[in-house]
Amino acid sequence: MSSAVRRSTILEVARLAGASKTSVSRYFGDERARLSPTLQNRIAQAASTLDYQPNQMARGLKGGRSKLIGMLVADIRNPFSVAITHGVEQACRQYGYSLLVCNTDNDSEQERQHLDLLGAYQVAGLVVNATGSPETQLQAFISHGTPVVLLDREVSNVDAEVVGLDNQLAIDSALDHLTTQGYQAVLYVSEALEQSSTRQRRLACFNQGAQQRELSHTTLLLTSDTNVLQALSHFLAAHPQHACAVLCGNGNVTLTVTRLFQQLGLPLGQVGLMGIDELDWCDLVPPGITTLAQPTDAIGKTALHCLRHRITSQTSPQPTTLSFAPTLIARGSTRR
Amino acid sequence: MSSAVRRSTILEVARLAGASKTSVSRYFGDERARLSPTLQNRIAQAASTLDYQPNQMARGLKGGRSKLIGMLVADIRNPFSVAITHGVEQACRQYGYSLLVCNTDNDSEQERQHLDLLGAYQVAGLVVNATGSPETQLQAFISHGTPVVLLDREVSNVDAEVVGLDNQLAIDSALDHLTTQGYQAVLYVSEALEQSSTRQRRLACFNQGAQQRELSHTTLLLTSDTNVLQALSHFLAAHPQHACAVLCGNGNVTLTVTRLFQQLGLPLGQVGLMGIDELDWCDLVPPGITTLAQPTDAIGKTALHCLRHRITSQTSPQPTTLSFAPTLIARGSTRR
DNA sequence: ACTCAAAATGGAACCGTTCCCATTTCATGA
DNA sequence: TCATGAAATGGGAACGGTTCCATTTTGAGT
Repeated sequence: MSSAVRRSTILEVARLAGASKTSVSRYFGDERARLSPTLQNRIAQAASTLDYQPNQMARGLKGGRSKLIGMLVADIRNPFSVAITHGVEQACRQYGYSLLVCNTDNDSEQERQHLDLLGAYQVAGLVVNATGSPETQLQAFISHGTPVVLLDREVSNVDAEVVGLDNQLAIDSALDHLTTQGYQAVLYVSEALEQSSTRQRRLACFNQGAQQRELSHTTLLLTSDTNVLQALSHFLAAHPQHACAVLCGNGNVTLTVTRLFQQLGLPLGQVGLMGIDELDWCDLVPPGITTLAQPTDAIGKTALHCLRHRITSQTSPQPTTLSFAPTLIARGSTRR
Repeated sequence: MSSAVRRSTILEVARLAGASKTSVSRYFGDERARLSPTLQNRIAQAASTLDYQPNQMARGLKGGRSKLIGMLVADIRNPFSVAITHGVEQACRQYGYSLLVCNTDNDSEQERQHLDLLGAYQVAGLVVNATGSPETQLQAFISHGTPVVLLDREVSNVDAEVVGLDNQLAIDSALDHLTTQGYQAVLYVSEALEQSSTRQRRLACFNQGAQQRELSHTTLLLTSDTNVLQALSHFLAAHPQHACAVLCGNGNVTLTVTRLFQQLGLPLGQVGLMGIDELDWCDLVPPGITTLAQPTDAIGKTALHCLRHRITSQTSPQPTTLSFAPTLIARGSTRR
């Protein structure tokens, strides 16, 4: 069957209103003020009886640019990413944009494909939480006049703002907290470094910060084949006379390590545990897990504000880094 | 500055390849086979030197339909929704569609706006996890020839498949498990019913199932002003001589109730706790929380398969309900 | 060599907008 | 009353593809 009722077009509205398509176009564009009140009424009337809505495809075609914002997310199942996406989405709505969310599942090939697609849709701007190093593609967008904002992870050679956590500050706060609580040896656990500038940065800051504070410190990288359990035991065994703590580089790591603590029967607090990224359940695992919460909403919104600014005032890119401070949420896991 | 390099068009490729637009169009459409190998090569060559990519906006305009799938999500911060979105997204990629994700934050007004927008983008299909009852709008899509699939929540008077959990089965499994474990009085906790057919269904099934099994049972609705803590205490106090358990209608509820258990210092297991929806942390809160996991990936993919089927073979809608069985993950919270 | 259908290719109209110009309407001051 | 410029309105050419149909090329059969 499929009745396939056609959508009404600008021309039909124009006819019904006894006006020209130009006027109707003006009415729905941002030149409504130029129309006489009489005409405005007629058009409004006609449009509503025909249930008219401008076709965005046609608009995008003519204008060379859609009202679409593309967003590339490395891992949509990560609560942190979701929280940020939520912020971006809200800001989009506020400005009349729609958000095309693309998840790359941490796969550069998917990332490449998605970027191609977003290009084909003439997105007005791009918010990128990069997986690999899509420098070339991103730079192509920029030279086509499509502004780009980087989220959390930076990409070298791309003229774009980077919006994210102040990693230096975060690591410093974490180390300060841990030392204050009397921990003397710290293990930093991170996921694989290659894909993410943030992970590299945090690790570097950790090493430097721990050294400055004269802490015994080690680092551990999670990969599919690392025996995390063994590594953790080693670390503890190596510091029998110290108060030990583990610092987790992000939410995923916190989850993994918490499981590990339970497997090993380690008493939280006696062995310290602290993570970057606040999660729903951090207050549920007794005695609570200390975290550094990121202001996800603010980060997301700021990213879009930057983008929007670039879109409207076609200013030349002057890459800045916008860093946000984390909030320490102290709980039992760092109380001895 | 803004160099604003133009994207190359089909005409430029045609010229460079010494071919007609038509041929180039065929090459990038699905009629490549009609072209001689020679021509195919010339076009491929030209396209790659010009870095050409078909403009989806233009395509959508002429064809009357884009390669976009719209997805409406009631609450993107809900891990369950995210998991399903992930499944839908993967399936989209497989079929060459892109996903326009719209989050309604459980607000019917936002839902309305988003639906308007999706219409304007001529989406090829719609996956809807409804918030209110956007019957009219959805039916409009369908009569315009845009297929719709409902996710988890059904909407009355809409000719569309509903893909989701088999709620009857889920509730039955839960009650069976609880009785098997020796619980005699069960409290069912749910979020507000109005917005979600699923919540209503589960509640109804619970009442019926509990009655059949001759269990003492009560239900509790979470709203902003319910004093959950008090309600829970009441329930327990009312059954001093029974083994009591709480069944949570979804993941959010499980989170709330778990917090409550901790506040009241209730020993998990002695007072049973069980939830629909598996969450990251359910094995972390000792002794683990028993859940019914939904096959989120399968649900998401199936939803898109349905849609795809409708899109290609413009068959008349014959609304079905596709229900998936949950998986019981038994943990300590239901062991006395 | 010649016919004729099938295969390969191209021309041009059209999709629903926007936007540049041209035209009409209107109030204003001389 | 009339010129005059501003305000309001409309006509029509793009935008970058797809697709119908016409034309040219090809190769098999006689």
